[in-house]
Amino acid sequence: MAHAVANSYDRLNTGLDLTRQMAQQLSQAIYNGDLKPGQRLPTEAAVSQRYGTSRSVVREALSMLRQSGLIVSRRGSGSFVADSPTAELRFKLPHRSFQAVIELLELRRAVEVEAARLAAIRRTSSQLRHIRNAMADIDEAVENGGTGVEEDMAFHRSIAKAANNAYFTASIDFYNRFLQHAIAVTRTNEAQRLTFMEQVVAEHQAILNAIADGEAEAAARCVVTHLSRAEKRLRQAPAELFDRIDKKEDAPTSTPN
Amino acid sequence: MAHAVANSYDRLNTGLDLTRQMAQQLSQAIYNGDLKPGQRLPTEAAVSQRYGTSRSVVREALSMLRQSGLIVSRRGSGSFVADSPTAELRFKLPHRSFQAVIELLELRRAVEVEAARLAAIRRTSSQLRHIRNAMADIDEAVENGGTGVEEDMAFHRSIAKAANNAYFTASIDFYNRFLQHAIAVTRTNEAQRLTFMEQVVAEHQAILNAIADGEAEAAARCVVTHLSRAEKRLRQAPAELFDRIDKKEDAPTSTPN
DNA sequence: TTAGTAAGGTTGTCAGACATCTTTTACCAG
DNA sequence: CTGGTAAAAGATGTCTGACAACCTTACTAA
Repeated sequence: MAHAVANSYDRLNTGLDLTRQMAQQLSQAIYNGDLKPGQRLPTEAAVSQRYGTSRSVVREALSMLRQSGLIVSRRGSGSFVADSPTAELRFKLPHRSFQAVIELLELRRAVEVEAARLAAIRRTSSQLRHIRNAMADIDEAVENGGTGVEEDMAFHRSIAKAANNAYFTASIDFYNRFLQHAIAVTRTNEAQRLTFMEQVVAEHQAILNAIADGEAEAAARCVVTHLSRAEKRLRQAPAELFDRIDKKEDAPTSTPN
Repeated sequence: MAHAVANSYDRLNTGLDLTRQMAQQLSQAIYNGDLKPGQRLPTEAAVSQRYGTSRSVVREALSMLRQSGLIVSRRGSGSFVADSPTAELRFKLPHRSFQAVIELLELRRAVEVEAARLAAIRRTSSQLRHIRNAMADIDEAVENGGTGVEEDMAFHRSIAKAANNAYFTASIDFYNRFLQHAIAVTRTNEAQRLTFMEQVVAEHQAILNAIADGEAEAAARCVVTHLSRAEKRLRQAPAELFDRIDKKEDAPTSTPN
């Protein structure tokens, strides 16, 4: 049906740039499946005529899709929908915005709670072992004088992996890239370090036990508790630590080893 | 440092497209710090002259950087290096993979449940009104013979917005791009359509009520119910509906010649 | 001083042309 | 008919020039 595609070729009316509108509509058509992986797109001339724009607009729109990995173009041949189309989620973390970190923590909590719930149900024994090891690694790192930040993140990651859903793992990795600094703040808050460490260990242990016992709801509750307290600990961190976070980007971790 | 800039303005010699080379050099200049956040880029004309290419090439290269979130352009003013670092999360949705859709639904459920919980607590009266309107829009769309897919997504989006956390909104928009198709399947499942519609309306109403009443836990439970049932409805959809999704525009399978 | 306005600069869009490469077609030899 | 080769057609990549829409600045006039 030729006009089954018609919905994807609506008028370009809104206030946005023509090129953005076109990129949007084309990517929609790809996500919808109106344009399927491997399929050839209409020629630039055809698209420009259909949308009533110039070829420049089409080319810049295609340039965006190309950059997003949605299409590939071959000179003399045409442009084709990528074999496994990807979508990107992009987060902006405004500089020195404490609020943004808090909001990200909320999102992370949403995902990790569900991940723990699923992990309690679906974990294999091998995955449970990995979680145990990850927890032991934190202690070891701390005893060796490290901050244990990497290991802490790996612990949470191992839980996400035990949920057996690749999207959870990818999401948590994504959040952690932004939150790494924030986690570091909590763990390097010397004033309260020992108190915090004990709390964290206990909370981690509770999560692990719930997952080991296959208690989904308990695991979820434990993660809620853990991450809510993590937020509290973060809020208690001295302001100067945050400053250091925001400008840390110049030198690679001058933290005392 | 001084000649670091010179490196950025080398000849464009390799076999790649001019536009790709230029995009590469410019983004490198940004990562290097030769071009700092907030700084204005040279004008398109200047860049094209400096590199010895046409303005089209420059514009397409900038289009790529724009898509990557590295720069922003303001008409009449210029292009500027973005001031907030961005990270991108890319999901691959394997073609024809029913399993991938299910996994995405799980992730979406995690986020939307928390969004509803927060919305119940933080919503403004204006945002509540938006949610109400969005719900009415679904009915209207259906009565007018539409599927209401767009409106359904808008309803969930309005809830995410009421959570007053931009990352939730962005995430849900992201998931929905992948899931739009799956939602459409449920909504166009003629066999059970009326039954499903009634269920969906009731579930939406329950969510709305909980959010209106400020009952966070109730709102969360309602969303869990709604999305779990949505998954069930999706699983009940006849296989041929999925097939139609996957090969919607696959007409010319007949062997020519 | 301040408001208004004109001038110039910059990105966004359009149109047409040519270069380079790929695919298809047409033709010819076998 | 078949197979191979060359020409033609078609597609993307690049160039050029022009105008539109918008922003910024500077200058003028009250």
